[in-house]
Amino acid sequence: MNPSAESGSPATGGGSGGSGGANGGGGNGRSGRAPYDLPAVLDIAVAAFNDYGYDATSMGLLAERLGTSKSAVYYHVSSKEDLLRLALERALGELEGILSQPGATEGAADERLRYVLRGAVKVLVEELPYVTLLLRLRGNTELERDALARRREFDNAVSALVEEARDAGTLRADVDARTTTRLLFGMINSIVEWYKPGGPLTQDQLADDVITVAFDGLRVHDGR
Amino acid sequence: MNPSAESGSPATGGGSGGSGGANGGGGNGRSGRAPYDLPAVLDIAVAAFNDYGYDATSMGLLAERLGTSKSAVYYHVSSKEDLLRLALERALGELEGILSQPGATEGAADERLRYVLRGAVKVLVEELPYVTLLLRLRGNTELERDALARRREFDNAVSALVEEARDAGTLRADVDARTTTRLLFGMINSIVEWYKPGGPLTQDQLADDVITVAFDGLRVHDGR
DNA sequence: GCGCACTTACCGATCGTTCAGTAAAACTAA
DNA sequence: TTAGTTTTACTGAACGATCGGTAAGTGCGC
Repeated sequence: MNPSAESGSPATGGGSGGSGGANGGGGNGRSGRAPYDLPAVLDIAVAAFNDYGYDATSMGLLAERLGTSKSAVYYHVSSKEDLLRLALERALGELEGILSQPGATEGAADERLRYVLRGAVKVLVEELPYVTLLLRLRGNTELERDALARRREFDNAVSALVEEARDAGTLRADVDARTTTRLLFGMINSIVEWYKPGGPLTQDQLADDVITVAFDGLRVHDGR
Repeated sequence: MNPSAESGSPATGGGSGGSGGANGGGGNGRSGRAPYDLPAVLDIAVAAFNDYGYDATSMGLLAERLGTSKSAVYYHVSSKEDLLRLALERALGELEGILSQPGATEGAADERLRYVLRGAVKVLVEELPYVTLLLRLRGNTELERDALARRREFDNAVSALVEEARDAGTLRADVDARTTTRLLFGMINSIVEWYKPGGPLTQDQLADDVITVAFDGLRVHDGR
């Protein structure tokens, strides 16, 4: 059918995440009105997906927000789903990166847990639109199901940490680890629904609040 | 364009909520193959909306899951959006009902808060598909925005309770009430994403866990 | 024979995607 | 320097499929 369509789009391969990166050699002339590059298109696409939902965002509407035509978008990406794939890769890559950092692999279980939760908040805030998109997936397509599976693996890793900390006696044992983890992530993931970067609540303060509420609860305690 | 679309669908008005209600009472005759009635269509529609997302659920697919034709669906409801309206009315009606119960209006602030949270968990579980649909709204249409506004009002009421309890000295004051409420609802609302009724975790146990984690946190406390 | 609960057949609009063509910049060779 | 070639970044029109919704007819129990 279409002879050239499938052929690999050059930049997609690496998991590098594409944040800036070596690309272009900078020689990008950029005289007059600069043309779009893929990261710019992706940013605007993800914002639109979050505003209207992925399914409800048509390529026409997306083109409108870019100020170009539908077909111009197809110059940069091979399909609508490709935009989704690139976005999800970025979000998942950042999240998975937390688990391989020293703070997440060395030390007492409860401190590792704290480190991972703090890291999750950090990624959520710094990659807010991308993680938002990830957290709203429904699993309609193979791509979405794969992303959900990777997210579930991340959850499982944290759940294991909770269990470890509980076995070590530093976390309460009267609520099971699975439920605990889910409530924990429910709390953290909800951040994408209401947090506005640049507002009065800083990223660090937010992370502190999350850790405080999660570990010590809302109640005023006698001892402390 | 479509002349009849707007005209009020008869049943939407009252807050009756329609939980089961007078109808059928389960004694649903069902001799041979019973024809569909509106509540049955609504149940299946809401399930489909939750499976695929509202936008991604076509009327054709919905008809397929009902085992009938698209037009048959239009015999029972006037539009796709009408299905959404009926579903959201049910979820919001139940949630708002909590706030007017005695347990939510009488007594100490922290006990009223506990009552409302427990009630929210109860409604979430008992009306799981309907509340799930509500919690996933994006606000693309007027209808969705209205529903989101009502949900926000509910959140505000709870936020006021948190503030009251904090002023009374029963809740910690080092995290502000707005953030607290949002984290609280993040935790509670996440239930729709993972809770399976009929599983090992009962509704009452779930509510207990939520209250425990929210008020006392995960940490093992010295004093108690 | 009449209303209820559908059915088949279809409408215009919109969807994601493709296509042929093109202006302008960038590179190449003389 | 300049003519020729290639690459980049697009435009506008169109495609088949599918969308939400409608019109008109059909079987069937009362």
